[in-house]
Amino acid sequence: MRRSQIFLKTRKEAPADEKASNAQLLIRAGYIHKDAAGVYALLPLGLKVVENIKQVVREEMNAIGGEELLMTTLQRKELWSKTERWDDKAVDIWFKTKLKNNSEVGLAWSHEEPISEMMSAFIASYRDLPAYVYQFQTKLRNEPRAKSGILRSREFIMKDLYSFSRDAKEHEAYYQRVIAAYHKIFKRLGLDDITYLTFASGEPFTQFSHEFQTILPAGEDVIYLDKVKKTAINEEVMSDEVIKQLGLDKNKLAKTTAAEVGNIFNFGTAKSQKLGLTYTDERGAEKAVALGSYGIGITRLMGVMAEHFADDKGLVWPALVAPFDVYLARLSDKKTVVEAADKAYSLLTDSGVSVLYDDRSARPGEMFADADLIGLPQRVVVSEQTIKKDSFELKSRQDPKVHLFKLDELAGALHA
RNA sequence: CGGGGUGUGGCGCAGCCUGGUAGCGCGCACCGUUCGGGACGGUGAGGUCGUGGGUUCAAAUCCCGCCACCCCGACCA
Repeated sequence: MRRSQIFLKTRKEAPADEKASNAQLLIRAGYIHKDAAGVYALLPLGLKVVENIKQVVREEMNAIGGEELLMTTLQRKELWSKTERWDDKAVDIWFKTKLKNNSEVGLAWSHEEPISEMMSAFIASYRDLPAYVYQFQTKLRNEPRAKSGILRSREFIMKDLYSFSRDAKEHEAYYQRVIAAYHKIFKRLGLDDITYLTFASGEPFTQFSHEFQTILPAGEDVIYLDKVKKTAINEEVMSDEVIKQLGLDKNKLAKTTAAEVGNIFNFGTAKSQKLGLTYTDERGAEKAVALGSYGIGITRLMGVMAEHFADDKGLVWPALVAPFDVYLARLSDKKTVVEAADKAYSLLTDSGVSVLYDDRSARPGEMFADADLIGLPQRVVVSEQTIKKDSFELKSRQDPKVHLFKLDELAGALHA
């Protein structure tokens, strides 16, 4: 994509109405646009990052038998009344509205109830189980206070996976597979060394739920972590008794702030019973389906990564989620330079490298500053200098060293 | 929802205390000089001063209401 064509404009100064570094960086670099408190639009670059994160999550969900679908945003009141979760006293973050005929509908803050009820239309026999479905959907939550940029917003994208199992044993086995899949996801995103499986409140269904907490100064959770055992306890359930129960040593736990990037819940069969989600077993007996729900906040993850993968010059995306592989900076308008840069652009593009080609007539300093701010993994420079050497300059965003390559070596060097 | 702060061209800000024809920087457009880490000079466009009311000859400025945004707290499935 050429810089002269893409819908992108960076800013030198941070917006006054943002303090969170994720929002400052993402707005300055042209990834997101703030529309209201806790309401952000994804610009072309931001959308690419979100799609890249989704793809990693999608691959790991598919690998454990998940099937992708898409639920609706409008939800029926009666459905949520069945589980006593329509009332604002039970769920205080509802956005609610009315149809023209005056009947009430809710805007999706979760899809646990709708998806469970929908599945009851498809699950009748033990032969229909287990079933694993997931989606990437926009959640709307009327947060009393949105904050920390896109770490806590009123409208955000979440991956939610739901498991429907025959019994507790089958459920537990899948639950463990999801934990393993989540570890894989955070490893691929480069966050595994700072992301901990965390014991948190499982009320009212089980004693514990599990969260994946990423160590982050801007996070809003407090956890106590054991670095060796890669396990943590959320402050909300922290006690001597719990430490003992989990086989941890109080003296080895470090108190840290963290951001919740994933969570998994065991609902047991209580919700299934209320929603009529039952099946007939091998002996003809009616049984309630065992339910589990597994979330990953996709846009929050983007915010966490923006905070974590950054330096004083801007973003430093891991290759897997970066909106492009390479920032190609053309430092001059001279014909020879333009021709060489155009050639590099098509060669790289043809070899499968995605390139953001800065073909503007801007000064070098501005291009370098933009390249650093936007944070693509690699930068290629074409200038009169590089042409004199009959080569192209390659530099990693994380490394100040530059390397010279011939055109035919460039694609290979980037793939390496 | 409690406490604190802030709303002035697209962005960042000054002006407000002490009322008197709205200013600076960035960005934008054009001209010239520049050209390897956000250049320089010149010209120009662009503003219901968040909003509603009040005081006054006169309100960005003083008073009252409301709205929005940020931070702290409460909340956070």
